[in-house]
Amino acid sequence: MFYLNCIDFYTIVMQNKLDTQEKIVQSATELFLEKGYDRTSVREIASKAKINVSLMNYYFRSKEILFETIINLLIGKASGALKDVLNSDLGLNEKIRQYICKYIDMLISNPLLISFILAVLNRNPEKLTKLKVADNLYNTDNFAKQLEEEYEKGKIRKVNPEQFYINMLSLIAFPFAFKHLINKKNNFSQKEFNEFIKERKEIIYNMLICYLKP
Amino acid sequence: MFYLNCIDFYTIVMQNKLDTQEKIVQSATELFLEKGYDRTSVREIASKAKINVSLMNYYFRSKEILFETIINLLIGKASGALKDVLNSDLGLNEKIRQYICKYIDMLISNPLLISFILAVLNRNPEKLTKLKVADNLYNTDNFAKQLEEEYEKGKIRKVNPEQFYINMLSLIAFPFAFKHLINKKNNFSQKEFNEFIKERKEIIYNMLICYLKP
DNA sequence: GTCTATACGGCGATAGAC
DNA sequence: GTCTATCGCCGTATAGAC
Repeated sequence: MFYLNCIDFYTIVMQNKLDTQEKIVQSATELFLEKGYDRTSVREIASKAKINVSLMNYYFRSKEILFETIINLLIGKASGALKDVLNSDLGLNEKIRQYICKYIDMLISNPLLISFILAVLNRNPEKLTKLKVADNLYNTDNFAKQLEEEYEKGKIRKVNPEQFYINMLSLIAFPFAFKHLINKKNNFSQKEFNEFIKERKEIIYNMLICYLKP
Repeated sequence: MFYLNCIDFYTIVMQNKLDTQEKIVQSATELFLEKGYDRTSVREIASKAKINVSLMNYYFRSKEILFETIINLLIGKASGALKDVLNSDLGLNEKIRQYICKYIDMLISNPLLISFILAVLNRNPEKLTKLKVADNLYNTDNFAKQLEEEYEKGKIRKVNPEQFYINMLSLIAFPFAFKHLINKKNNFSQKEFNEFIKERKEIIYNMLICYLKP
């Protein structure tokens, strides 16, 4: 009976703790994605999470630390499947096709992510190491080896792997960062933008494969 | 003599006014480019320009208005020559070659510009019209017509002009927004990054031309 | 452990003296 | 045109109630 009570009490406490933390992270994530770090106030996060302002400083010691938690969370979630594709043992063409497809689908599901990441990268460049983000966002070691091997087999022309990967990433990601201007210029709705982006899967694949031909 | 004094007086007053305004714009531009709008305080701008804080609100009614002035100034300066190339009567291949080359040279001279612009675009999307920026950054009407004509002459394959222009822009601009990560991953110095970028002139040209082949 | 109340210095903006 | 004083909001720290 005693132990049971203890466990119940502990469960309830931890449940509340998780709930409160969860609520803070959830509210803060939405606000940071939508408005950016600097334009989101801690009072706003607290009010959205329906908690007291100073509770945030209890769970996360500062707004900055809360932010870093959320960055790692967002990027971790987004990059996992993509890294798997890049490091898989798929053939080169199929790997490129799947990478483009999955990356674009992920960004369609998280349309604010690219602008958020670019803002983070350019806000505190010196903190990049701390954010553990670099490796998840830009790691091409296996892919570079594969490009090298295919070249030696005479299947593709010689390319600089870093340049090639940056080309692929540029074609995939940049339109999301430029989204508002694309929508305004072409009078696109949200849905039409997504259609425009989906068309790009094949375009990007064709451009890259065409360029790789020996 | 009377008139002369008047003119002198007027000249001096206007000169001071221009100097003060110039100093504010100059200081603010540097700080906005380097640290972004939100992380730059008006007190910092004033201190850098060696003027009193409230003088800024005298010349520009608010920090926001000063910012918009600077955005239009920066983008106007940067985009002029580029628009001329795109709307010139150069042949398609030569136009693409020159556009890539001039765009990249401009961004090498203004390495902070792309991240600045992307931050602006995503900060207040609804204000895009007000900023007169859209037309300068993304206007492809003449270029689209040229692509159409070349296709009808059978000289290139059929392409969606908007997609093609976005591809070109992505390949040119994105690496600058991703600069810090590229430098970190490859241990690039500033100079090595510029070399990496300059290599891209030919790579991007080849990719685009290769893709256009019928 | 969880939460409230409150205080601090810095922020953008402005009214008003000179 | 220039400067001082001041306002309300911000992120953060902390003392203390429960």
